Amino acid sequence: MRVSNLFGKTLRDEPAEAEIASHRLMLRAGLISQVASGVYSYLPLAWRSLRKIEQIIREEMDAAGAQELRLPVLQPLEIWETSGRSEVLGRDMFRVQDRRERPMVMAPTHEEVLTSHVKANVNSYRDLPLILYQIQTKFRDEPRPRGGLIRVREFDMKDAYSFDADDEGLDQSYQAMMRAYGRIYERCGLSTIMVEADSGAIGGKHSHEFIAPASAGEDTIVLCDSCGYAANVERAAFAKTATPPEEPLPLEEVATPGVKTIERLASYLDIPAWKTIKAVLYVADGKMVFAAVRGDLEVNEVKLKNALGGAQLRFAAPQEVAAAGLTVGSASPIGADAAIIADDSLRLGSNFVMGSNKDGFHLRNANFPRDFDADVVTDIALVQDGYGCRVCGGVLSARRGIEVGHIFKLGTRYSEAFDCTFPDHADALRPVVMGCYGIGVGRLLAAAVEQTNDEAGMVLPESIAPYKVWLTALNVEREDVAGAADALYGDLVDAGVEVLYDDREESVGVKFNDADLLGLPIRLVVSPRNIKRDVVEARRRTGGEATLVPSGEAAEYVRSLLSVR
RNA sequence: CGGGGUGUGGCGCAGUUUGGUAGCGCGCGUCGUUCGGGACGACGAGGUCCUGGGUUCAAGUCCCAGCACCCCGACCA
Repeated sequence: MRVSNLFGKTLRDEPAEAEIASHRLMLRAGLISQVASGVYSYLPLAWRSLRKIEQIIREEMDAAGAQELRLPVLQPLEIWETSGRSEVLGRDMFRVQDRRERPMVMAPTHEEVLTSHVKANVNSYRDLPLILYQIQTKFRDEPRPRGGLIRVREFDMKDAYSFDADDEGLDQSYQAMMRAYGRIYERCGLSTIMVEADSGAIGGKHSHEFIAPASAGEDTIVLCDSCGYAANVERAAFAKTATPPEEPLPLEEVATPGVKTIERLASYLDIPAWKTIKAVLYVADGKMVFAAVRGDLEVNEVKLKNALGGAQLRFAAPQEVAAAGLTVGSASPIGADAAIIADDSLRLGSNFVMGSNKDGFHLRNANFPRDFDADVVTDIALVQDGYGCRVCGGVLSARRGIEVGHIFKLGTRYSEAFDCTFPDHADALRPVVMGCYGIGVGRLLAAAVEQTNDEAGMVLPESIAPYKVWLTALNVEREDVAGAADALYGDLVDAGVEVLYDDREESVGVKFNDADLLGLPIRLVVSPRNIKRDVVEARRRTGGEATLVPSGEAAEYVRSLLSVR
């Protein structure tokens, strides 16, 4: 491709709306163009990269024994009501009506349709196991799209679904997908960390995310420095420090005028935060929820939500708090008209200070469960950087990253909803055991740009760069230059090398800067200076010295530099 | 949905305070001079100033309503 013909211009100025590197660079280099919030067109350069990523995914999925198929975006709302997810997904789902006013949706994921097909096509244990996948557009009306391709409302996703006869089969399918994911990211030149994750709206009991470490990422994960434990903070378990044992003392009231926060309470009474109980008040499905954690910890809303069985959570409004008989700033679980969810850290201490439901007073020497009961006692605390590892006692450190893949053990949630069963060896009807596995293709590209860019521009990995070589001709208006560059371009094309030929009559600075901006792995320079010596100059985008190669050997030399041809 | 911000040629912005009918840089076109890290000169094209309503002799500017987009939070590949 000649740059003079390429659709998509580079921009000199930084696009104003872009904050993060991948968004800025992809706009500046002419890869993408915005259509609406969270909706982008992929221009030719981006589309080439995306197709390469898709191809790598396809090869690894096929190698893992998965079969590609294609499911529709447009689906009747009905099947989403069958699974109960019409309500779960709510306004995240784009809804449309057909001409007969039949309610339809633009699919945000495909468990429902595929399970219904599997029901019709799997009649025996002999038809299992099965892994099916597609690479296709998903629609999710995200509350807040952000960061260019990081979070969008229309995006391409590879989604795979496994169907097994039992949990052991699911384990094997899950492992196979896990390994395939590792290879996919490696081949794409992306560094990722697999972490334990919460399964969210997709459901299921067990899931892992693949996180590409990057400061622009939306996710926070913790890693153990000694045993390798890795988890999303939404899910991460950690060692809660035990506090010095004490003899339980009688409950008593203590005056705390104007004290509304744990920080103030601790300093007012001159006690450590871990001697207090923190109350955070939420409303879930119209019911008041009293979340209690030890004062030195924070509430993890995802864990709390799971403890409540997946209800929608929001902070309680002051009027609601009052209506439940609670006092803001000094809320007490004793006598509260609320579901009380206690973090298990409350069992690790004694003689706590907590609210009294009386403004200006707290209770001293509160002991759990002596003085109050909880509806649920579980882990609802949020991990923090530096906390201890629950597995080995090492130190957990926090990192930001981009979720580029997520795999789930679904179990029988969907197969039961769709009555997707099969007769086993003993002729007993059993629901198929499912797993599902997703990779966001555009997000993967954005993550790769986030991980590899420098001040001059993108430095895309060779395997997913839109072209391998940027051939630049300086002073193309000179016949000798144009002739030599055209000839080399022809040689490269004949040798099967993907090359972008910058044949524009632009100044050197413009041409070199554009080459750096797009950041193709190899840059070749044909110029009057090089022609005089009958050489071509070759240089890698990742740095190092330029090499002067005899013109006749240039195409072959370039091929030798490429690891993927 | 809550909070913050921005809408002016393709891109980046000024002009809004104090109303008088739109300007700069880049880019674009033609010609000439340049030519190894975003060159220079000359001439030129290109704008419903987000939308609707209002005030006014007159609105990019003031008032009202709405919309879009970005950023921070609650959600996800």
